[in-house]
Parts: sequence; C-alpha cells; structure tokens
Amino acid sequence: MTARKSAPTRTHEKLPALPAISDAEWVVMREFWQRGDSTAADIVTALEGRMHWKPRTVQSLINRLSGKGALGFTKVGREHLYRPLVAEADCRMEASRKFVDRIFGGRLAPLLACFVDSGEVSTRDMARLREILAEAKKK
Amino acid sequence: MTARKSAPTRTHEKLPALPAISDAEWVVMREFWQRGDSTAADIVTALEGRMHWKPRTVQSLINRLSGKGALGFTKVGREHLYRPLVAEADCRMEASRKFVDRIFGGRLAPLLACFVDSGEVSTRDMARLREILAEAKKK
DNA sequence: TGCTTGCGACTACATCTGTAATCGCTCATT
DNA sequence: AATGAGCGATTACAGATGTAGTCGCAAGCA
Repeated sequence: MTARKSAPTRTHEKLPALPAISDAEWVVMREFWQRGDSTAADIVTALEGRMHWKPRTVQSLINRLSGKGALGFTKVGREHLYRPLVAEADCRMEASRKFVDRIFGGRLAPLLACFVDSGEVSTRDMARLREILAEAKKK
Repeated sequence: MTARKSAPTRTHEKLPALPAISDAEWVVMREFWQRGDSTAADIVTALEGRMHWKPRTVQSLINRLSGKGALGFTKVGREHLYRPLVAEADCRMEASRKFVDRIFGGRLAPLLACFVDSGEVSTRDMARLREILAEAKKK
C-alpha cells in the first residue's frame, strides 16, 4: 500500500481503482485499445514481429488482464472475444501521474525540459506541443 | 563488488547500461541526488515521515542500488558514505523514454495533452512549459 | 459418432520488488 | 581486554512479472 501524500486532485476524483498494468501488459492493452474487440489470436498476430513473444505468453498476459478486470470477454463459438473494460485515457492519466511523481517530483516541466534538451522531440511533436499550450491558454 | 566505472555523464550518448531502478529505489536515489553523498542513516532520516519505511527497508534498497552499480561508497569509520554513480539526468532520460514509448507510443505530445486536458498542471508549470518551448525554438 | 485440433484454463518457475528480521563485525567505552 | 552498541551483510518471504508448457473441452471433420 503506497502511502498517499498531498493529492492536489480536486474536482475530478473519479478513480474507481484502475487495475495496475505492468509493462508487458501495456503492450497488450494498447493493442486492444487500438483495434477494439479482438480475439487472442488477433492480438498474437498483431504483435507478432514487433514482440518476440510466443502465443502462450500473449495469452497469459490477456488472462492476467482479464483477471484484473482490465479486459472482459464474450464467448463467440469456441473463441473469446476480449475487449477493454478500462479507458485508455484513464490508464494513461494514472500511469503518467505516478510516473511524473516518482521521477520528477510531480512537476511536468522538468520532464518536458528533459526531452527537449535531449533533442529527441520531433519537429512535428514540437509543433503539437505548442498548439496544446496555446489552446490551454485560451481557456 | 568493486566500484563500477564512474559515470561518464558526457553528452547524451546511448549509455550502454544504466541499472534498472525500481519505484521504491527511485525514492532513495532522488534523495541521494538531492543531498549528495550520504550515509544510510542520513537517508533514513530524510525519508522518515514521508515514507513509512523501516530503517531496514531503506538499507535494503541502498544495498540493492549498490549491487546494481547505481550507488558506490567509501568506508568512513564503521559507516559507509554512499554516493550516486549514475547521473540523475541520465536516469530520468532513460526512464522517460521508456515510459513514453510504452504508454504513448513514443510521442511526447499526447502525454502533455493528457496532463493539460486533465487540468492538473499548475499555472507555474504552464509558464515554465511555454518558456521551455520558446527557448527550444530559438535554437 | 469418435477423432483431431485449436483455444482457453491451469500450472510453472525464475526474477524482481517491497518490506523486513537477524547475524556478525568493528568501534568506542570501561 | 572485555563489553556493548551501531552498522552493513545476509537471509526471508510473499506477491508481481516475464515467459511459457500442459491439459481438457468443444467444434468441426471423417
């Protein structure tokens, strides 16, 4: 149990306990979010090549995700059609918050600085970043 | 366990192998980076209150970090004076890159968007973010 | 209608992590 | 020198993770 400290989260306190998603599991979840409902075989195929995982491994990850409530499924013939039960945006937010807290003491700016300084941001992303900030300012 | 090579910490070369630092270990490392060389007791004291960890736990984390080559030490009397062997900036960069890859497919913009949209960025950070981008543009 | 085969369920297992307790050595003290 | 006290080293152990093998059942094939 991680002790919680100052939680500046105000109005949107809508965290009904998102399941913890491990690194390998994120790979699988991203695939589901991208493709929508899929069978295990679909995901295996989709990941094949990108990951070196054996089909069994993928299946195991899917099982764990089901167990955690991150995926649900409906039986279709002898197959299972799995589908995400948690929103990608929510999981991203949760993961990001934790990450920034842990590594950057909760401040977002140093993270951006770190990337920008390293020169690893594409021009396209730079433009998008500026857009995002500009848009935020309007409000 | 001889002290590993002192971190080159030159420019951003693809560092061969920064040790993997776990969540709890990050807490400890951040303390070291902030305070510089410290004894285990120093860190225990520094973390006391913020973390619920027993001194033993902190010591264990320090030991593991030593084993991984993230910390080195010199004997001072019967104590060990530990000190970081890896640069915070490097570790941050590595962790950030991995994180962004995993969660946002390597694109930084969606991460920022995610935070900005959630309204969780302080005005101060917003200002800093704009500064960072402005500065980057100049180059 | 029994056989094969493709799927998910169950099982496995070495690591890594979080979280500590106990052992044993070295300094300082008597 | 013997003793006690403070440190690091060693050991522990359960739960998460990465990675995968085996078993049993259901669907379709022969």
